[in-house]
Amino acid sequence: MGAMTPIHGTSLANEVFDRLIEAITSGEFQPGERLSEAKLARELGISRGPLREALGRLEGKLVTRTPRIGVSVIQFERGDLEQLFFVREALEGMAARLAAERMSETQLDALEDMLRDHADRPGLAAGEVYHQRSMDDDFHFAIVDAAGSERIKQLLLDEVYYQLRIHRLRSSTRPGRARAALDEHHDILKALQSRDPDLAEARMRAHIRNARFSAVAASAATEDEHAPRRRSA
Amino acid sequence: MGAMTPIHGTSLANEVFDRLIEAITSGEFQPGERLSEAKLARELGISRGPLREALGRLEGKLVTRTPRIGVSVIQFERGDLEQLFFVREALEGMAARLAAERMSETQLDALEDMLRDHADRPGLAAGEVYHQRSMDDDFHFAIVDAAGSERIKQLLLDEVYYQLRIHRLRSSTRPGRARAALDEHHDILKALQSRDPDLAEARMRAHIRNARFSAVAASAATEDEHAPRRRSA
DNA sequence: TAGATGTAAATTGTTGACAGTCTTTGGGCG
DNA sequence: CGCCCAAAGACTGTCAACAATTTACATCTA
Repeated sequence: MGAMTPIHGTSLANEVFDRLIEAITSGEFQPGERLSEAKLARELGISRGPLREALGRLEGKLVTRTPRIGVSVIQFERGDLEQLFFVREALEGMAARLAAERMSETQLDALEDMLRDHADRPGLAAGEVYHQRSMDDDFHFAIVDAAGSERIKQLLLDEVYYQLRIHRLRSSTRPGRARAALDEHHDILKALQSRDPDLAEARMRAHIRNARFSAVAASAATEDEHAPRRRSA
Repeated sequence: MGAMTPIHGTSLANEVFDRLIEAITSGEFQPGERLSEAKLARELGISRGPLREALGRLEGKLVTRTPRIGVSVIQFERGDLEQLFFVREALEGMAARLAAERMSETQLDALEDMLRDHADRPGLAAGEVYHQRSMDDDFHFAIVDAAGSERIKQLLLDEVYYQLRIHRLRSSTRPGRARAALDEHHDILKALQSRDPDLAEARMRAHIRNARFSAVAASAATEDEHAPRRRSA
């Protein structure tokens, strides 16, 4: 898996695979919702064979499969979000380390331009977190990509980012976080520019730890909001 | 272990899935060997449907799928082994960190007993690396398990250990490595016993780095030894 | 009325068959 | 003698149908 063009192996299964990812991560299907194979196949206009294959490939990542019951959109338990960030911290930390060693000057310049662009963007103070999200994603993905490890990149995409996107749909980011994140991004960039693997990894991990604290807090807040068993207020 | 009994949902696809993993990681199928769906299905006595689903779930992990060609056992390129160890270092390092914080005293004692048992085992000097392998695996798995993160455990199993097992089939460990590994295991145990997350992670990562050096060297050696052409007659 | 029970609809797991594409083998030609 | 081309064979991708199991509902009983 090198530099060859990943031609669209437009098999019907691949197409519906991508489409299901988009549908689930965009919130079209609610977490925990059961997906009927027959109905889905009918809606997509295909047979159950390719759909079944696509669902099998999504198993454990975005859907859960119970033997004689069926598939349902993945549902997060308490603590799952934290675990997700542990994996992210480990992998992206390693990616930052590798990037500090192997990143090209061109890539470093592009990253610097990106951050300058992000700083000029309005709405860092409070709202507009939607854009901030994609900005944050761009920054992180650029580093992961520059690390040059196809394996780490694919692992993060398949096992972390998709699920993270679902989480973000249900809990909004804290207002002050965007500004802090941008500062931390600058610190990471400086470490990369100085070609210091230890520092780059340490700062990336600290950054993701902070993101974890923020995300867990936000999740707990929305969790109380969504499941108000006790009549407070 | 977990609370509820995880009743084995013996679907045919699951069964053949496990069986394929065993067959590939045990060397029954050579890396790069093309697997004919029809022939495999006939040999296994099942239809192509479940087999296809199992193969799809193995895609990217143990087999590669080319759109109109078929599936073949995964084949490692130059540098793949190194990348595998990068992922392992990141994830097991995090696991050691979590284990240092969350491991129970009972688990620590069990780990100590295991190491004492390993030291008493003969054949650490040169041969008997087969047993050493499983010993090494036991130690690492015990820590990963004690970390309490199901996600990290599953990721290591699915994405790292299986492929690592294939690699070990083709290149033998260096003779002196077993002894050094045992010493490093002891260092890791001490860090865990002192409940020092930073130290535990650092030592685990150093240990895996050393294993990477050894493995890459051994792989390069056997690569020269084997035919440079990847032709399977 | 509440609970248990048996039947029917719906859904998943599995199978065999069909169409399109790639590989291979054999023959013809330069 | 080597190269190119064509037809046959084999294989993957896809589909519709069958069997076994689960779920829901209606009925019966205490």
